[in-house]
Amino acid sequence: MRRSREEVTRAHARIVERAAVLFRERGIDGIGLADLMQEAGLTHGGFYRHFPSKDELVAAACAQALTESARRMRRRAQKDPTDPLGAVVKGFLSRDHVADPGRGCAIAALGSDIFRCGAETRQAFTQGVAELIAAMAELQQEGSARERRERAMTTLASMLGAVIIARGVSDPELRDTMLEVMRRQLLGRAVGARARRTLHAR
Amino acid sequence: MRRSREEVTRAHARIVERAAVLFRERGIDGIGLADLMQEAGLTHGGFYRHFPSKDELVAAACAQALTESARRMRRRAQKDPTDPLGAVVKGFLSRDHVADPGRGCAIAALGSDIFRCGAETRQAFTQGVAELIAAMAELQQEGSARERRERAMTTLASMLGAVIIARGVSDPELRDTMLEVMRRQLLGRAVGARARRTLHAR
DNA sequence: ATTATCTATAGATCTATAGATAATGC
DNA sequence: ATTATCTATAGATCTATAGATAATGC
Repeated sequence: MRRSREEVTRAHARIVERAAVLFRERGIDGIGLADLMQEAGLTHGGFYRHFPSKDELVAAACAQALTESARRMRRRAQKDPTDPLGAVVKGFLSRDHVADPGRGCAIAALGSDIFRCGAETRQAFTQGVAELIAAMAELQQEGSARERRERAMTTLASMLGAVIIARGVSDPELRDTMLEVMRRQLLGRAVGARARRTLHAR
Repeated sequence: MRRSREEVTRAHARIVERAAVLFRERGIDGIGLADLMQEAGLTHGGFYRHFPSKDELVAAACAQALTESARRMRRRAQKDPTDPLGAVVKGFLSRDHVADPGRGCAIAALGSDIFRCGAETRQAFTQGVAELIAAMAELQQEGSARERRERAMTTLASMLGAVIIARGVSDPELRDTMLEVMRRQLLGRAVGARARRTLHAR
């Protein structure tokens, strides 16, 4: 039953990857280790060769999901060099994102459970949030480094709140309005002070 | 063992009240019916005379917590008639709120788990969010009813995202910065267009 | 007579561990 | 020889139900 070193590494990666998706979809308490290991193509007994506890896996899965989010943000921004921030905001505040928590932002999918998690997970979360803020700050066009970082923080938090509300409500109209209104607010700001003044002058 | 009608009503209210606090503190899956009923001063066997399932209690507790939040908002606003919106924003984005999920906003404490809940809970959540938006809209000073409602939605979502991030991160500095930056952004807006133009002109 | 609550328990989880197995890697 | 995985299970949950009990309210 023993596997080669390479296979072990792949199995480990597969566990984290599946966990990152399944925790976001079903919640941390919503998927057990037996089902999770089965999804990774193993039996549950083998889990503890890879992680000392479920908590450790939660931390690893959080770190992975958040790093992946930062990477996706940068990828989206590069694909639209004329309006990188707009592309990221539109992607985040899209119906597709709301409909697919498993591959979306981990803060939106797990955010309100993080404060109940252990130290390892909260640290992974903190690190991941910092990465996301940094990725968002790179998209800001105007202002000092500090101003860009602060705008990144408020933009991230705003998008996050909008997705959580949009995802939770059962009324599709309220959901779409939430997304659209937030998109308008953030993109209105994104076009810069000059364009905004022009808009207001109409 | 049977109780008078009045006592039954009080027991029911106590169950919902304790659930509303405990779900926010420990998460919906973080407290079992046995412990919950004990906290309400009953044994777990009696639960099913009050609710057909745990899910139904979750819905009732959500509704209660959100209605209570809307009420608290209105109370806070009335206490500071010169700057009602400012008072609400400062209260929401305070360290006290971040430190006390059990008595705070239910969207912040349970938001990212709601989309995994049953139809009853999601409906209660939707209704509660609508109440909160309405309460926030009352605080907006300028614009049409529609503009006030839309500003209420973005303000609520922004505060929410900030509290979830602030509560999750283990770095106290990042937590405080998140709260402060968002407070400044929302209160900057709250002073109205005239004051903002003045600020920019400096 | 009705019914809110209690005690007790069924049945289904879930995390974690123990010991067996068999392939890798020294 | 080591160790990644497997099967099997311990022990602790958790939701929900069954039947007994005793006080209310007709």
